[in-house]
Amino acid sequence: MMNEATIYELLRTHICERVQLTESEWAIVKAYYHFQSYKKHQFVLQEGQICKHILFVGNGVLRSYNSDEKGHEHTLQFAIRNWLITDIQSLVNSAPSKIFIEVLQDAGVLQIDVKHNDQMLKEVPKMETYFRLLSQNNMAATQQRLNSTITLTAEERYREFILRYPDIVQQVPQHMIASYLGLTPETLSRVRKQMAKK
Amino acid sequence: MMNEATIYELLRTHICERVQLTESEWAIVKAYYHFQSYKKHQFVLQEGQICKHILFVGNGVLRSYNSDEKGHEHTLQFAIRNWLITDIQSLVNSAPSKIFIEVLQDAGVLQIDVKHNDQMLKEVPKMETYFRLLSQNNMAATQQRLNSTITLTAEERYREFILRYPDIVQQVPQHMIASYLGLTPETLSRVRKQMAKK
DNA sequence: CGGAATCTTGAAAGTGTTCAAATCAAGTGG
DNA sequence: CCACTTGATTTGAACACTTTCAAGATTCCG
Repeated sequence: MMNEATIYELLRTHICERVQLTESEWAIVKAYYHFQSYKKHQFVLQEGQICKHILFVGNGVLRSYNSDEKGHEHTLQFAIRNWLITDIQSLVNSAPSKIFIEVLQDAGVLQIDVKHNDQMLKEVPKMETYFRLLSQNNMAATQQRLNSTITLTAEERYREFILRYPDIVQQVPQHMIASYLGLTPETLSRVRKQMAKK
Repeated sequence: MMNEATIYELLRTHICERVQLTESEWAIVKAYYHFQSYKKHQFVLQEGQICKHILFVGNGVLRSYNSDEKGHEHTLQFAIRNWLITDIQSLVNSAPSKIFIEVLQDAGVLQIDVKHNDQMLKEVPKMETYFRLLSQNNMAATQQRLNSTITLTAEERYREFILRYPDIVQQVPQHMIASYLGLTPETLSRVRKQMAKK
């Protein structure tokens, strides 16, 4: 388990890699985020609820997913150290969420409330740039993922996933990775068997 | 063909639906965008070039796509009236683009240069919010599309596309829609035949 | 009109899914 | 510490969907 001060330092680094904050700006920003710990199996957000927070993960593992009419889960994102997670659609539109955010491993996070976030953006406009950059990167990554999904075979996608997110592979169950890649657990199992033979 | 003044009005509306601009702010913003017309078959951006502009489409049709090692094209986006198009990855990182942006039908656009954009964001911070909102919406849409690609059959995806983008269906060749949906042209042709029978 | 691109159609092959069952792993309570 | 329960992974066989390759029909434009 990580201590609070260390997580604040992680956040600070994360922000300052993207925009330059003065000491006093950081002091303001810091005050808006508050520490929260979550236990495995807890839900940070459930379908139907209105998402109110943006989470910055210090330690632990979270994931977001939706559940289709057949009851199949589709993993949207995993979040480990230094990742943000939220339901941006629900957050910006104050609309009922269509997704779940679940804690896979006990986690320590810094979170900020939407209202506080709006307030913070006014006080520290650089944070607007920070969030815009994050959105844009996220967008680029999502497009990349879409492209892989369309272009590559199951095995190629899994290899790409391992290369890109080696830390996540260790920490989450295989069937969730399958659901991230758009495969059935059975298929991923066979793909791995296939790969092991080489 | 649309006249310039009308396109500026479209842009103004597009911005003001998202953030409130005063007259003087709009005057500043307006001055940064300049009108450009493109002919069918022109390339606004080619693979390897560094993307310098953000385009707001007044009329005509554009699309972005990438080309894989087998020479297959994958359509990332279509853009018609009131849409923005650019290569955000290349733009923000000043990196060589991996995509093409092609004009499918003679177009009139308003475009802004990256440097001017940075300048504009400083002068009119509300535009930072505007772009952040656009990024977030775009992200949500891309995630939705990813989800459909993973979850739905070819026919379901095509139906969804028709519902969501009825205007585009009319204006672009079928094989490009196939490449947007991640299908071969043959498959889309068969899907349509199948649907016609009902 | 003629050539090029686009769309359609067919048959065979490939890739991933489904359903069912077996195996394996981890955590719980006695 | 073992037996039991529950969840996760693996395996097999049949099936469904999409692609590939090849060829023919249609449409678009110069």
